[in-house]
Amino acid sequence: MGTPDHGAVTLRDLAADLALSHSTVSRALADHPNVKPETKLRVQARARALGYVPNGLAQSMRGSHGPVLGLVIPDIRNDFYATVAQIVGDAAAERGFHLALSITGDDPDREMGDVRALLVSRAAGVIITPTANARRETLAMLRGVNATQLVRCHDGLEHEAVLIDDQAGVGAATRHLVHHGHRQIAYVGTHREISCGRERHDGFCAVMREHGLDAGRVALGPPRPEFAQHAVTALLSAQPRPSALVVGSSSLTIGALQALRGLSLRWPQDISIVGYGDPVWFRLIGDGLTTVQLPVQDMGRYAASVLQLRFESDAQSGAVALGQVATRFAPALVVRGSTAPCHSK
Amino acid sequence: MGTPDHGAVTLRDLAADLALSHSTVSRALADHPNVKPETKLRVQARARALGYVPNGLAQSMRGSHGPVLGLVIPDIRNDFYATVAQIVGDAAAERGFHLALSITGDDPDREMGDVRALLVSRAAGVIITPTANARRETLAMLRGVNATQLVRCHDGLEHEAVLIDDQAGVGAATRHLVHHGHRQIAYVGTHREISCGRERHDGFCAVMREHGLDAGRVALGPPRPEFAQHAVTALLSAQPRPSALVVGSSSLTIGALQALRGLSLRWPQDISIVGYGDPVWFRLIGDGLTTVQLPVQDMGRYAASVLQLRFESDAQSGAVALGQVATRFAPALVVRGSTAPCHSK
DNA sequence: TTGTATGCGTTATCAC
DNA sequence: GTGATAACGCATACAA
Repeated sequence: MGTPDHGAVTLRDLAADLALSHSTVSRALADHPNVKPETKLRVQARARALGYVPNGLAQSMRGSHGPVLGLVIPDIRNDFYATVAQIVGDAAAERGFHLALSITGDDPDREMGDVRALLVSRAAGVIITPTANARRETLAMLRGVNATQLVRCHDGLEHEAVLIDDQAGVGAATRHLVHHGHRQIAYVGTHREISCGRERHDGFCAVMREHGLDAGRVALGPPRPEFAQHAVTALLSAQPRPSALVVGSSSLTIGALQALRGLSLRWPQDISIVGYGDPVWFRLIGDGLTTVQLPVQDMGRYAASVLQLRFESDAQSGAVALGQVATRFAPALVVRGSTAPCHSK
Repeated sequence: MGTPDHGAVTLRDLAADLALSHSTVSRALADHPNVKPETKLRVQARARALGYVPNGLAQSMRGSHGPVLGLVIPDIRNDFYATVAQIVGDAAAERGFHLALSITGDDPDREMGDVRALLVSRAAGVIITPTANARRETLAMLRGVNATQLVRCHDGLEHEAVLIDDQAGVGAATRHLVHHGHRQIAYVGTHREISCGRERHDGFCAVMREHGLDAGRVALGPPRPEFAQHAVTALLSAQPRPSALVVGSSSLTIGALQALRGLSLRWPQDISIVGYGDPVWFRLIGDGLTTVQLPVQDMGRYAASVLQLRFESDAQSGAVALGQVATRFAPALVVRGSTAPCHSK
């Protein structure tokens, strides 16, 4: 009862109702030139009246792909990825595509399942932030797909990568602290299996060594706040306590701040801290958090544009794959109230 | 060159390669009982070898809907909706569905376009937080669709609604302040065209009147931080300045806090404030923000379960529509450090 | 156990 | 300007 189905009224139903052939109806709705303007209007009116909705599955079965743009990310509650989702969603909608969102939680199996689903749905393009230990099968499936890697890039993938200049970002943060007289600086970041974890750590080490400082106060782990909370608590319980902390991940920044609260350390009085990323609330914390701001908008837009989405069944357009084209976007250090000159003796 | 297409290898290609008929191959892959175990293995092995990927569009063209679950929300950077997206995404993936995310930004036209796209894609279900002034066409399209309304419910929609007990939430917040001796309490929330804006405002007014207090210090507007920033700045510039502020929306909470900073008002010393929603960072702001915590997880899970997603082409299952079934979930006031007894004379 | 034929809803290629 | 027909890739009822 009720409505039989979605809009079970098909092109043929319409045609029957109008005593026309389905081809004419099809052309009329597509505004094809070879159809009498009069019939066109008649058909379109009736279509509206009967609530006809074209079946997109049937439509795209003829082309080489469906109207789907896949976005595969680890965490949507992370403001960085949420912003990416928004940008990419806009870009997709503009071109008549769905945004198929997959949230992996950094689980390689979930990632594999979702990528497979994307293939099955014949997604026109995929933007992916690959997990650290992506399954071989995931990589295999991805090759030959119109994809872009987003923040991390995986050795086993040859797709163009849209990256942050992470080394420069963390480097700037570290240098900022050094210039404020800090000598004992700790770093907490994601482990080196993740490409950006590696580079951020390298950025820290490079600047520390460059100034002849000890780059040993480091904790690397998974991109979860809980890790940072524990790690930072440990790092700051050591004697002598570091006078400053660099965080190399937005999710870890939350955990780091929680740790500081737990230890009753005020910033910047007791310790200076530089975060990563820049959700709006970073401005509201204390006198504002000094942080490495990322060009999210630019990255999202660029990643979408790389995919060259079209509805036509042309596709390939080359499938260049000249091995690992990588574009790096420069972050910017924003100095706010969580860092101050070092006043320890 | 490269790979010809996605996995242009079809069932018939496979069949030809194996010198079998496509039906046998189809059955073998579906693990149908009526096929010799030996051939089954042979087929499956070859399928893997050739990188066969079933064409989901063709598959679902036979059923009544595609493997798509639509989520239509105003803002993905809002932690509440981000969490919903995560929950719903999990639920969808478990049942073999895509999450098609649509971010309307509260734009009725965007909403209309996205809903249409969902219809065209024959989405199996839709979870939607309708915009205040949804287009008639949007409402028309939605009727007859397997949908659930999420936080707001629209008069023109008859789908089951999964709501917050907003009146109780804001009521509790207000009462908390009254019990702390506050008399001049201001409220900032979303305008009354939005169902939850209406109820939250009602909740505030009810408690104020119940205590014989003036419920006139109110600003209602669109759910954007900028609005709250301006409105709160205005509300708190009046003399005598209110000693407490209730915020009736998570996005507005951000703007409200920005306003307090702009006015150099400390909380809870200069003013008490109660927020709405509870992203992790509410704990990090000052001594923690007193807030109305929402049962996001439960709501998300319940909304997904209501849709009764199945892959089978049964669908309807009743299409009950007994007019506006609404389930309300109770929020909880979490008292933290942003509220204190009133100490003004 | 396997192969043949048909249909899902479109669009495109032909004739008329 | 319009209508019949084929094709897209898959699943299934039916024949062998």
